[in-house]
Amino acid sequence: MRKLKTSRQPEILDAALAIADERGLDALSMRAVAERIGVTPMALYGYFRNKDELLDGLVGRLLTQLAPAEPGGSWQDRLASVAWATRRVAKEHPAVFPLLLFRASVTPDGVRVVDAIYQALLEAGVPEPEVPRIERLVSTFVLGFAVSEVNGRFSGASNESRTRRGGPDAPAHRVLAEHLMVDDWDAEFAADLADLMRIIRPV
Amino acid sequence: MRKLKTSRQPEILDAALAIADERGLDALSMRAVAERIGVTPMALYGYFRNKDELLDGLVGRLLTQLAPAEPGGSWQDRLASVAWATRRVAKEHPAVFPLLLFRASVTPDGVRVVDAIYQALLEAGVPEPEVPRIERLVSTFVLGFAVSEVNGRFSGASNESRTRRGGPDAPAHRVLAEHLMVDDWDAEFAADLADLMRIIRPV
DNA sequence: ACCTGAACACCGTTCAAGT
DNA sequence: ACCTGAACACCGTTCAAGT
Repeated sequence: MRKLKTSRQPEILDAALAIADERGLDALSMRAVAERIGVTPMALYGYFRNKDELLDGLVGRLLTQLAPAEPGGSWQDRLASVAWATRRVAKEHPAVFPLLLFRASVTPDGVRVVDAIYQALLEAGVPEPEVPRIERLVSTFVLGFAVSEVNGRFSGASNESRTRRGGPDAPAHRVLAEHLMVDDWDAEFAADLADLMRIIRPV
Repeated sequence: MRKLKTSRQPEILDAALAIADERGLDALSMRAVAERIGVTPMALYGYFRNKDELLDGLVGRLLTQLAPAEPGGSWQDRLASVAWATRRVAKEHPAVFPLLLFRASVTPDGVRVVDAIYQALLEAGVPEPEVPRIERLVSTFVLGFAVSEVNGRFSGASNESRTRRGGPDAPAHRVLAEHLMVDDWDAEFAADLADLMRIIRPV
């Protein structure tokens, strides 16, 4: 359990994020990061105990960008703002973003985001015992949507193979054939958020 | 674009799934799979073009298990059955399951699952143009929940560090302190599904 | 039709040493 | 305080060859 240096941590994370953005997660090796900052791979181990901790640092970076900028506005505005910010970050860093789904966000930045959502839900009138669950419901959906969109789980299935999908054991696909094409994911995301708002505050 | 052999594909996928289940995704190497079925690594390339296609095969395996067994029951029952089956599969194969979020499910099994959900939503009275969106909303949440649960995104954040989280810039955490502990994820999932049902069929 | 051997260009990480 | 060199035990994959 050696003590880690912190001096060049930001520089290292910058380099790692750049590599992932430019060439994907598979290209993000300790050796590539080291080369980018002009150092031997082993030098990195003075700043991060191993590659996994470096990835945690990257997740921390993304969380910083999710933190709500303007604390003003209605609770609806603030929830929407976090949701759209999440989706924006996913598009900026598609390779690293999915890691958010795999690591508990107990960093100060992560807590700040969750706390902002808690506050919005409290203001919305969600009963206190329900607030943490609703927060998990909403953020699980938002993260899942952003990951799906950015990794082609949505688009891959909806373009060419869509027509062929109306096969023998897919009767509902045939019925819905004319509605299977999607070209406006912004609109879909907005409609989803509106639906979730109805869970938060029944009309 | 060579033609692939199929004879031993199931055997190979069995071995790969077993390795991932027992020792995690990082241990799932072509070399490990080969050794397990008593063959040279290169022999695998006669059955799968590369490791990525082998992983696709693994995703196909999981999709098979999601296909709804009993087509009977109300639409509510059938939706719930797919949701709980998804969560069960996640727990059986925690290492491989997250791959479902990254690959479009255009295989016959994947289409079958989606079609079953389409049918349920149509019966529920969801307007045809809305059905594909609601399907994506629900399955994104269900997949996201299962991945989060199985990878510790939920539990890690909710146990020890919870108390400390009520720091200076986390006022809502302090207010909600007594509700931050969760020990029954089945109950949480059930409550989430009930809320989603209210989106599908407004009461 | 199915499999192997040797090789290439990579990985993460440990250890001991160097300034 | 910070970095390097050499080494270890791995990867995925190509190519040519073997039965």
